[in-house]
Amino acid sequence: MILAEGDPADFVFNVTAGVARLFRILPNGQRQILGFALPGDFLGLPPGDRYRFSADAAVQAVACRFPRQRFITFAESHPPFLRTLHDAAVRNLDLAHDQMTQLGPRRADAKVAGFVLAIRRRWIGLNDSSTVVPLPMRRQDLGDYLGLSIATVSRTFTLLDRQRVILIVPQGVRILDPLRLEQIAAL
Amino acid sequence: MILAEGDPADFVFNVTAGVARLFRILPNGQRQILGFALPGDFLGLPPGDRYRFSADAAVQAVACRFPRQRFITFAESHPPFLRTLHDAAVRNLDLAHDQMTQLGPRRADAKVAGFVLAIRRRWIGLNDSSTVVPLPMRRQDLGDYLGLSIATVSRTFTLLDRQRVILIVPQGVRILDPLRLEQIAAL
DNA sequence: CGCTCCCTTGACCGCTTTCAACAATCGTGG
DNA sequence: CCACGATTGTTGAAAGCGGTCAAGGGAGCG
Repeated sequence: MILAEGDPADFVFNVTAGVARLFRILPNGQRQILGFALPGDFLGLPPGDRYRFSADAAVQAVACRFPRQRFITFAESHPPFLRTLHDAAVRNLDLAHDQMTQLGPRRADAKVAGFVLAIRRRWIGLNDSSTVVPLPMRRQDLGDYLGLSIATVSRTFTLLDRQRVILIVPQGVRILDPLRLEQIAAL
Repeated sequence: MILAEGDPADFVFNVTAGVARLFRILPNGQRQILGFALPGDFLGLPPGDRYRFSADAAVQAVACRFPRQRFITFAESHPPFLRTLHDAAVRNLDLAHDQMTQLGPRRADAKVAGFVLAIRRRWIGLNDSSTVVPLPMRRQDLGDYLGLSIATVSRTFTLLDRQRVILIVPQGVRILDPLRLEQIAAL
């Protein structure tokens, strides 16, 4: 566990390795994953003085921890860094909007295809290898992220694999037919 | 129309009166409402150089328009203002997370009940009259906001009305059983 | 009065969920 | 290195919920 919803936001984190999952637990016990933090992403800068969501490691991960007040002081005295933080926040807002469009009343295969394409774009910014997309998180995480049951996530991956659109490999997928994947994501 | 998705982001806007509606049109033609901009909110600072969503006036509204480059130059030379922009982005991200929570795989009655309670809180901040909740927007807007079809929205309101949880009145609803409404929203 | 637009309601269909069993993978200890 | 148990992932069958399509009210307005 990196940080918990409701706790005083005394620290700012930066993920340096692995993947963190940002989530809330709903009153009915369901978990909604709000997003994934990849290496380089900052965590723990809520609007108020308490965290608005929880975050933990989805896989083995490493994060740097900064005292909040010192972090803010530093940022305010270094405009280029503040600009970087702002850009990151804007990018995260954009990603949140992307996911809101995914969460709507869309078909399961469109959601999964869209997710694969979206996270590939994020990985490309870090690694490369654009045809093999790492998916280190668990099926349950994908389900809670896309608003699908674990069974449907699994079924959909199997379906896309059988249709030769993707190839399921350990810890990820290889994209075989990018155009078709985009078509499915647009459904 | 204030700005359109895909257009060059040549201007930054600040809503000064009324309410703007942020939305995307999906490839399949569906519209997803991403949120609402209230007076004081900035619009038109996407990660790249093109708008990532469209925005139009939900009601009679007024907005200030700034040339983008000059706006950015000004912000970068005024750290306190940059800090304000960052805070606004963080707040918007938090609001997006709230809506993502509503959009997940929840039942229609839970979504509608949650929406009524959420918008009641916002009205209380302006008017009051906490038992009568104005719903001036169209059913289609509610559907596009909650990820439901217009038919289901209508059906769900009728159902809550028949269960004596709410009473449908012109342009809104009267809450008859607040506790039960909260229970339904938590489902 | 009649038109138009929006909301409501019904019937049916299809996708996703649920429930359950099975397979595979991983970690642990012998 | 293998055996075993626990966890995770896959797959099947059946049921439920919301979507789609379509028809039937109502309210507002000329």
